[in-house]
Amino acid sequence: MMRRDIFQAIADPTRRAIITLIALNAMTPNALANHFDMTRQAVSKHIRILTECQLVKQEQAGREIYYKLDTNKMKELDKWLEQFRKIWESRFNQLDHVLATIKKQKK
Amino acid sequence: MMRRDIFQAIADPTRRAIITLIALNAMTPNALANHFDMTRQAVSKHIRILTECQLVKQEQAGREIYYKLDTNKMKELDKWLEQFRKIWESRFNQLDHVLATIKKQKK
DNA sequence: TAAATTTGCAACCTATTAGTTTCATAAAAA
DNA sequence: TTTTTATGAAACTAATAGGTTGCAAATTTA
Repeated sequence: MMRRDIFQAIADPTRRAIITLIALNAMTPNALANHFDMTRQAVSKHIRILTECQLVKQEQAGREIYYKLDTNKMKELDKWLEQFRKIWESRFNQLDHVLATIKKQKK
Repeated sequence: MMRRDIFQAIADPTRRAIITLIALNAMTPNALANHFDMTRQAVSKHIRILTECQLVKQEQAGREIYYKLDTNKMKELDKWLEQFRKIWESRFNQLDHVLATIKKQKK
């Protein structure tokens, strides 16, 4: 089976919606499927992909399975963004500096 | 043409590599293609996708075109992550609180 | 001017994706 | 026990993604 990563997982809008839905409260596949205009099986396939890259954790309760977001994996995305955050923050500082210089000249 | 978004753009590992390469210094398609085991045209297609969702900006210099990352669009990803960052930070605080309580009980 | 270089675009091919329907299994309810 | 409910998995399909080759246009160099 294809090796999935978190970047591929969040590329799909349905999966992003699922992630948001189960971020705070665990939900069953059936409950999740009610939120989308597709079959429960299609939603289940998305859950499978999210599980494969460890973005969700599950808890069995009788015949029901509750899925919930595992925020640990989300941190990987944050980590990747870190390198660019440095860049845009330094640029903002540069702009800030430019604005301050202009202000100074106007005085 | 398909409407692309940043999530789809960063799903591909080659595009993530391109983003990292042009984050600090602008590069031409030819120069970029040297870094990958694929044709220049394939790299160009990736650049096109990054351009479509405004992740890169370009600057023409004669017959050469220099592409560079536009960090503004990257902030959208950061914004989306924000909601989850709150969750994992609050959990860390909870754990922090638990540890503090255990420490207290040991005394 | 002629040749070489840089680039984007179109046509094409194959693998993957995201949905569907159908089915099997396990647990709960009647 | 029988029926209903919740779930995952398999087989199939249409659309999309990501690569290729070939080409045309514009700029630079010889």
